[in-house]
Amino acid sequence: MREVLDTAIEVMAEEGVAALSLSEVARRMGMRPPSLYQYFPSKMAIYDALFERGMRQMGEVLKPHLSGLAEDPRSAIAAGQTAMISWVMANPVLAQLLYWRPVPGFEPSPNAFEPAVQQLESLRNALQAAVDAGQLAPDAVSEEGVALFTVLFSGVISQQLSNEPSTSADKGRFTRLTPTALDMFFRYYTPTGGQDR
Amino acid sequence: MREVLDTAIEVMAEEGVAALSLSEVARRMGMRPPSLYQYFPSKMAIYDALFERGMRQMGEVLKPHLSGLAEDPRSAIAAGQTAMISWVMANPVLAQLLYWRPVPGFEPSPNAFEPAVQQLESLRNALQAAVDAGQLAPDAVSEEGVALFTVLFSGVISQQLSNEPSTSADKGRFTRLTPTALDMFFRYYTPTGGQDR
DNA sequence: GTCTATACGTAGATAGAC
DNA sequence: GTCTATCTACGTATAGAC
Repeated sequence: MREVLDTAIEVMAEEGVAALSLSEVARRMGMRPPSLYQYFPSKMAIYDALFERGMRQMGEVLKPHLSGLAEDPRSAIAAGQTAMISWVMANPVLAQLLYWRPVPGFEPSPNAFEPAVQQLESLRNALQAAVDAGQLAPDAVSEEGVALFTVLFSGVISQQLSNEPSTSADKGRFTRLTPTALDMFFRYYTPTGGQDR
Repeated sequence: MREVLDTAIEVMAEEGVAALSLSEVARRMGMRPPSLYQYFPSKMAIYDALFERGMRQMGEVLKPHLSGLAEDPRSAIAAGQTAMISWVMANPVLAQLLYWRPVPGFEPSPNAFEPAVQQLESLRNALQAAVDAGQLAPDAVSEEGVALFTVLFSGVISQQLSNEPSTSADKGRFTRLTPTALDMFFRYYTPTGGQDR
């Protein structure tokens, strides 16, 4: 199953995300197309497995930075976002699957989508930690604040993927704006000067 | 040609942007597929024409708001962005073509892309007007400032299109953030308190 | 677990008649 | 300008043998 998914990513990288073909995957694996049905019941199931893999990998990338939340939330958030953006540019195919809707008829199953829900929860926690540390105003964890945060990073990713898909995160015209975007967010939700205690 | 493009949009709306089929278009027009080749030399040419149409429509949407730049640039920019976002949600299919890369192998021709260049120029002019009016710091028209602005709005659009594709602009969870996003941008580039004269 | 054979459907594009 | 006929190619998926 691993090899099928790896090969599928390879094919998508060359032909386009929506142009994945099971026959081509089988060809590259030295098999016949019907054999793939031993591992996945349909093409959509492969997309779904790829979606889930992408989400899980993003989760893994984020995880090591969560521990830093206790000490300096803002730095931890920055580090986490930077790491995620790096992953995106190293895995543009999976990123397209996660951030866009490139495949007609494909919608991730609830199962594949679950890690995404957890990540949103992590984000909320992270922002809350920053609020508690006095680095952000309480509004930052409102529905609006969280949505605004996701807008910023989905914007960076979308612009980079559509305008310069084949760059590394540190060189991309848009991915390099990650720290600036973060700065903008933190300034917008600057805590009011009022005393905490 | 108009009818071909209209029908193509219809098909894409139902089957997905990447699943456009000339046969289906011909079928709906009561024609045979070869007849379409009288109007467009290939499928990619149709995508290209659609891309150009989308870009031009966006330009038209923006145009009436450019005149307001002389008086109150910030309001004009806000009105223009709001109008564009409305257009996007009313034309999600074309928007996907403009903002994402959903079609394997399709890249807009320089000709189709030209209106996009003009729009970036308009944006630059608009931001410059706001700087001149003392509503924005000069940095806002730097490469970084302009890119950051596009990131904000491509983020709103991407999040909305992938999470709630079938909503109107005034109801979308993300499109409703348009004014807030603008506010964030303007605050980030607040002119320094120094005297102008 | 992999295969052959096959059903079944689709597509984009061209040649050449009318 | 539209058609028929055709080329050429590809795809997903299933049945059933080994």
